[in-house]
Formats: sequence, C-alpha cells, structure tokens
Amino acid sequence: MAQDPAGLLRLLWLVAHEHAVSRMDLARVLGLPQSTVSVRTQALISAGVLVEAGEGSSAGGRRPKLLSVHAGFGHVWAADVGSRHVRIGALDIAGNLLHVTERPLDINREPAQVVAAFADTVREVAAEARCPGRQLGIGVAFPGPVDVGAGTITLPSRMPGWRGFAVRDALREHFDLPVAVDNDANLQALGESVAGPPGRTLLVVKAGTGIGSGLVVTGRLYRGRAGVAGDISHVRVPAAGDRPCTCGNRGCLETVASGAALVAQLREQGVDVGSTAQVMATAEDGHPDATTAVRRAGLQLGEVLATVVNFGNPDEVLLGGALSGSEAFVAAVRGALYERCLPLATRELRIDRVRFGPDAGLYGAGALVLDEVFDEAIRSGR
Amino acid sequence: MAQDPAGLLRLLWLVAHEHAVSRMDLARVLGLPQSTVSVRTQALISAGVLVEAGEGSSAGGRRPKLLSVHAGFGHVWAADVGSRHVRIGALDIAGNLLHVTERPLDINREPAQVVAAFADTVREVAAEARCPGRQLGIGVAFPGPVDVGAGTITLPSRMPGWRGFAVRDALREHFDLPVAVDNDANLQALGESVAGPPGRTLLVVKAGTGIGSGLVVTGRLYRGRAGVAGDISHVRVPAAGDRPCTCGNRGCLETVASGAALVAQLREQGVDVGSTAQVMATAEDGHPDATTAVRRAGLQLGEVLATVVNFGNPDEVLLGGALSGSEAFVAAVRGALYERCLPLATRELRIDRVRFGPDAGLYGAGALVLDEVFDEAIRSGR
DNA sequence: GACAGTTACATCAGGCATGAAGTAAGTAGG
DNA sequence: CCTACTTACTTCATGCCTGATGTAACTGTC
Repeated sequence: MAQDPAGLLRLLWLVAHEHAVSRMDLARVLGLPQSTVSVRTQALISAGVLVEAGEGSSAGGRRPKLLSVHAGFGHVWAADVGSRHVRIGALDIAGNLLHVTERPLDINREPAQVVAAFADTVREVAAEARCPGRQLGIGVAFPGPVDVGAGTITLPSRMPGWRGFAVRDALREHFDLPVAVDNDANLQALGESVAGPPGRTLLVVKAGTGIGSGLVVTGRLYRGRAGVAGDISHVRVPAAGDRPCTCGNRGCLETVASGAALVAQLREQGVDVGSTAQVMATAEDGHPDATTAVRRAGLQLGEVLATVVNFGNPDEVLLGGALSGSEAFVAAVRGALYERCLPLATRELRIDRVRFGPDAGLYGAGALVLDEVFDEAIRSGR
Repeated sequence: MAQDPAGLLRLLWLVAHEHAVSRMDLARVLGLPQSTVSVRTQALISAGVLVEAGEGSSAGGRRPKLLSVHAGFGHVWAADVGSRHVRIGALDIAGNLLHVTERPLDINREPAQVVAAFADTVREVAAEARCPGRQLGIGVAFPGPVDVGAGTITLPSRMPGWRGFAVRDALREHFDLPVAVDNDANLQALGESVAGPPGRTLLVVKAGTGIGSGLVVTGRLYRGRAGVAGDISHVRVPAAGDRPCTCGNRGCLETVASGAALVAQLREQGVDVGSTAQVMATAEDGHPDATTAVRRAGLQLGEVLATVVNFGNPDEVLLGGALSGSEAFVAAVRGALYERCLPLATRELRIDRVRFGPDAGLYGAGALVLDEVFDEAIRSGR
C-alpha cells in the first residue's frame, strides 16, 4: 500500500473545513507524527494543491503558518447513477460540493449508449456550471456491485444487460481524464469516512429503491472477496414470509423493506404510488398507510442490522438513500438496533442519517477520483 | 504496524510443513518479493530460529538452499480455558503442537486464585512433558471478551467475578515470560489464519457451551471497537420465540443453538444429559432426540451466519467448539448457508470444521505469543 | 567444454514513515 | 532586555519494504 488510504484527501478536507489549520493541528487530528504531516504538507504545497496563507495567532509560542486549499487548482465531476436519474455534481479539491443537478438517465438501454448519453449530460452540465480551474477527473457511483479492479459491472440486478460491461474503459473513451467507478453504497461509505475522524469502522446502508450497504473497516473500504460485501438485502426476515424475491429465494429483507417493496405494498392497499419518491412524499404528507409502511421497513432493516452490528461492532451506522429522508424510518432503525443489540455494541454507536443526504454518493465518488488525482499530482510534481 | 501480522510465524509454518523449503518457494507462497523474503529469512537465521540444511535438487539452475526450523530454539505454552477444564499444550516455534493435556480448572473462584492454580498446573505439565529448548512464552485463550490492549477480561458472561480483571499482569507474576491473552474464538481464527494462505478473510464460529466467533479480515484479526466483534450469540432467531437469555433480551440464538441450550432442551425431553460433552456423546450414540437437537442447532446457527456471510463475504467459515465435532451439525450449517446466501457469496466459500479441532485455540494462543517472541528475538539479535 | 538458458539467492538504492533532535519564533516575567 | 518556557515547524538518521540489478550455481546442448 502506497500510504494511508484517502490520507491526502482527509488532510485537505480538514484544512478546508478549518478543523485543522496548521501542521500541528493536522498532526493532532490525524494522529500522525508532526514529521509525517510536515512532509506531506510540503508535497501538497509544491504540487500546488495547498498554499500557505499568512500566520495564525500565537498562544505563547511561534505562530503557526496557516494552510489553505488552493481551490483554483481544479475540480472533479462526480455522478451517482440511479434507476431513472443521474445526480451530477462538481467537487473542488477539498471535497466540497460546488454544484449539483439531477438529470434523467435511462439505464435500461444498451450500456454503450447509456454511457454516451451520460457523457453528453456531464459535458452540458459542465458547460453551464463553469467551475473554477481545470477538470481533474470523474468518479461515478453505480447502483450495483462493481469490480473496481477491472472497472466492470459485476451483478447488475438493477441494470439488466450490464453484466460484465467495462464501464470504466467506456467512460475513459469519452473523457480524457482519470475515471473511477464503484458501487454507490460503497462510495457513500467512503465519503462519510473521509469527512469523519480517521481509522473508524462504519457501515452505510443505502435504502432506496433497493437496499445496499458499504463498509469501511478501520478506515479502509472493505469490498469483500467477490466485491459483494455488504449485501444485506437478501437476508431472510420472518415478516417477509414466503414472498418471492428477484434473487430466486423467498422471504428476503428486500421484499419488505426496500422502496420497491413499499410501492408494491401500498398499491395492494389501494394507495396510488408509482415510485419510491412518491412513497416518501405520501408518507411526508401524513398518509397513515404510507407512514406505517415506512416505519415497518425501518424496523425490519433494524432487525437485520442488529446482527451485523453485534457481529461487526462498528463505530457508526449511517443511513442513506431515499428512505433515510424520513424521520420515522431513522427512528425505527434506531429503536430496533437499541432493542436488539448488546449494550456493549451500541454504547458508543452513532446511528444517524448520512451527513450529506442525497449527495452522499457524490462526495464518495469525488473522494475516489481525488485520491487518484493527488497521487498523480504528487508523483509528477517532483 | 511493524510488519505483516503473523508474517514471520507464517514463514516458519510454511518451512516446517514443507509447503516451502527454499527462499524462492516462500516468496511464491507468501506473494512477497524475493528480496523481502531473503532479508527476513536472514534475520531469522541470525536469530537462530531458522537454519540452512543442505541443498535441494536443481531443476536446471542453482540448487536451492534448504531451510528448516531449528526446533531446539524453544517452545511456548498455550492454554485454552473452558468452563470447567483447561486444555494445555506446548508448541514448537513452527507452531506445531508437541503435547496436549486437559486438566480440571474451576474458574468460578477468585480470579487471582484461579490464575495461581492455573500456573501450578502449567508448571506440573511442563515438568512432565520435558519439551525441547527453553520456554519462550505463554498464550492463553479465555471464553469471553478480552481487552487485548490492557490485558483484561471485559465482559465475563461465563466467568462471574472476572470483570476488568488484569489477567495478563496476574499471569506475568507467575511466569517470567512473555504472556499473551485473547478471546478463545479470536485465537481459533488466528490459528487457522496462520496455517492457511495469507491475506484471507475468515470467520471462525466456536459453538461449545456458548457461542463465540472470531474474525480475520484480509489477514488481520479484527476485534472491533469494543473488542466484542464477532458476537452472534444474541441475535434474535424466530425459532427461539420468547425464551429469556442471560443477556436480558429474549429469543437469542444462544437460547437454542448453544451447548447449554441443548442440555436444557434435552432434559426437558427427559434425556439425561449434564454437559455439552454428554449431549455430543449421546448424539454420537444415535439417540434420535439428541441428533435432532444438534442438527436443529446447526440450522439455527446457519441461518444467522447467512446474514453475516452475505454481509462480510468471507473466504472461509470454520466451525469449532464441541458441537463442530458432529457431522450432522456441520452439515446443517452448510445446508442453511447454501440455501440462504447469495450464490456469489457462497460460490468459492469454504465451509468446514476448524483444521485443528479441539486444539484450534491452542494453535492460536501459541501463534499470538510466538509473534511477540520472534519480534523480540529479531530485535535483540542484531 | 563453451555457451545459452535457468534457477536461486544477495545486494543495493530508493521510497516512505517516523522518532529524535534541531531550529525558528513567539510569550511572560523579572 | 534577558531568561525561561512554549509552540510550530524542519531536518536528519533510521528502519522497513521492494524493484532492479548483480552474482552464484547448475543443466543441457551443440
């Protein structure tokens, strides 16, 4: 391993958000020796990513040299591909989101065509947005397992026809830039991890139309043997009875707690909803059936997560995706976890929605490319 | 981190078991560059742990210098503390078990007294066994969560009165040697990990009187935030209904799938069993109630493990503890896993009993100390 | 028996992280 | 203004791992 994963990125993030403003601060916050921080900082300064901007005030000793991020260095594009839409954003090199939009994108077509349409969309958005500096890279989150090494889609349950498709190469043909791809839940986890304290173990559950999850173990994104780690959607839950699931089994969590399942359930009950978003809107409007359904989904998810939390003993459980927009959903998950977990496991466990809400995937996708970009910048700038 | 965890140990293991006999072999098997292996090997040779013993046969080039472990260098003692007994063994520096016995040990007394009694027992066994070389250290596995950093017992559900007890220090007062302590399931996992290929992710479940599990993620023992990672015994399973559990909750896996639960169940049915061992013996004798009960325990465990396997995507699931002695139990776990997991997760998953059966904990405890011992030996021998 | 080809191992230089020591630049108190 | 103490940052020597290169030793062939 070259160095700490997301190390430089985290450093920049801390500087940009004024959690750390001097080299000493960074050493303290990162838990690294001052010498190491000094060297890395110097490298980033000569790469033109960081700049020294004046001096801070003294507290009885030498004044710290204030660091700040050179935002003009450039920006990256990040995209979170959903079932029908794609969310596109630009992030500066500190990982700040500069700009977001959502555009329609139909992924149920020939992958190459979808990629081409996507590329056009990104270029349109980029032309409108006029972000500072040059484009440094592009990161894309997909709603399904991705083989990150090969840059291909592994098991596209929500993307028929994409099995084994070499997305990364396809994207590279449209953009002459570093391209990084990964699963959406993984990237949400990565984004949260970079923004939080280092070395933690956290679990991000993306509950949208489907259910996915991403896992960061002691500061490192864990993808598992087959790249499908974090799958909890096909765990059997008693409440799901014998409902058939797309995976071929019966009684899976996904058949009761996913957005798709809620749509189906509510339609059975005569509530006219066509999408996960509509379910959430209906629940927000106070429709009792919808609210109850969302709450029940949270309880089911919480039951399953209890196993995982007892087992994996993470520092944080973070909820993302459309369902996490509902306070009732979050509360239900919390309740189930506190009820079913060992006190020792939940004692200092943080259970919350993802810090960046619907943009969580973008932050992660940005982080993934930025990491590559900095590695490259430092390697060449020497 | 100083270097690869259990790196030297694994190297010695490979040499001792003739999976690798030359430096080249080691490089291949360990996936390390030859230069690195060369350096480490040299260090171990000058520390007196490895020796060169003649040359191998050529296959068209220079003959390899054959390596072998200098068994006379010494040995360590390892112990696996159970509810009523302690299993004690000696391991040579290659991690081979030289000697095993089981002695009674009542842990339901004052911790300091138990440690004293234990120390006496170890000395007795050591006097009888007369192992080659000098004693290099002692490793002990405890049946409950251990704070490895502090060397204390965390949550002694099976060891009343031990909460927070500083076992490691207590042991060090009796033995003037390096002492290492950890949870028993963790150590079984460590032992299996060292003996297997490097960098794997594996889960060891110890199903004995209680249920515990140990987790090795990409070659590293993962202990979790509170040091209680791997707890699956208090997951709610439907079949457990409302049975109260020692944890204060209801319907836990432990109330139906642990050895203690089987004893209780069978007694209700009028079968006269007093311990987990007797349950297993009764089942082995073909008693239908006992066999059914063991099999059912396996199914319940398998259901829970399915969640964990889907989620964590390990390379291996290994079963230890008394229940794993039953073929029916292992088969039941396998069946449940294959039925409930995603094909992608079980496709290359190995499900088996622990390689070392009842000695698994000893191998791990040995590995834990040996790692310290070698680090020390190399640091000083330079 | 010289030469090519192979295999095994050693050595070295470079990269990276880091503990320790050194330097720089302030405050506070007499 | 001089001394003592703080704080901030640099520099250096060291240790570890590793890719590249060099050396040793053997087989087989013409």
